[in-house]
Amino acid sequence: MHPMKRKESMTVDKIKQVLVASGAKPTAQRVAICKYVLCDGDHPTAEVVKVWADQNFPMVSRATVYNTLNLLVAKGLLKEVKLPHTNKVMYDCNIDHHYHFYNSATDALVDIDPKEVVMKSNVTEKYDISKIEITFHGKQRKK
Amino acid sequence: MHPMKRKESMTVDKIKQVLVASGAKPTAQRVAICKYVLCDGDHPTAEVVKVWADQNFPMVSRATVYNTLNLLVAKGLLKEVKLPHTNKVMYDCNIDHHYHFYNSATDALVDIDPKEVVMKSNVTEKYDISKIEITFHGKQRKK
DNA sequence: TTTAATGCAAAGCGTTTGCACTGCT
DNA sequence: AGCAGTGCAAACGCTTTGCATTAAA
Repeated sequence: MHPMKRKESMTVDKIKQVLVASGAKPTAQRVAICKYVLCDGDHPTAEVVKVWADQNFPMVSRATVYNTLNLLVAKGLLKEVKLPHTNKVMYDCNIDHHYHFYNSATDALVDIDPKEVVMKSNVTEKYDISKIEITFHGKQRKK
Repeated sequence: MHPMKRKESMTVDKIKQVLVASGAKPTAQRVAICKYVLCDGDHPTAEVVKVWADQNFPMVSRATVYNTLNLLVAKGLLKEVKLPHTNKVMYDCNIDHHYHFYNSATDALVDIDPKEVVMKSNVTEKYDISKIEITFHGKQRKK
């Protein structure tokens, strides 16, 4: 079993292209936030994005962090992940269908490729299923 | 496919027994809330429990609703369910392991018997899994 | 110059908490 | 009398919103 591969980093120009292509103005704040959240971040919360921004960008307000994250979600460039152990939304740059493993010992979230999971159910016979969420909770096995 | 069977209703005496057995004083408010949430309620939120209480009991405060729900969860008589479409916690009187189908058209939640789902993954090889959550999202199939 | 994006502070929403009061035993 | 349980209102944590300011085409 191996987690899904990480996104590669993007140049600023590439990020601008992505924003423009999605119909969003590539403002300095948005590009900065995208650099983190679409490439380097690992399921960050809004708070984590804000802390990163404060350390790596002259000025980004809380409102802009939330506005930008919501914008990226609306544009389909980012996915919200809500897990039961916290009220904070986590943001996932992996927009392909996948599942999650939540490591309760480290608070880390790992993407699980659907190929690693075989799921079969007659639930799909009675209902028109649009999405199946699977989250594994646990901790790393001792070696 | 059929949802898991509903809990049967309980007499007030039976509810008192359950509370006492779990080490909680069977106060009037608790018994009333239990009657609803352990028997009649269908994945209610705290708000729904409060509305029901206001209509069926002389006086229950918001604090007592929350206190009682948290108590029942702590005693293992009730399960919290947190789904991504809302921030409100839903309470599930089915404390056996099961999955969920969330009907986005009606906002209803249906328990799914694990027997109805075959799930196999090598995630369990690498990790020490304590819980697997599966939630199907969709709507009722047109007949 | 006109329109969208930003920053700030306040509000919103669900839940929890502090504290005084009530009512069992 | 003692003490857990209750009710009220205020606080809390996270997110959204209103509005004045700024910056970009």
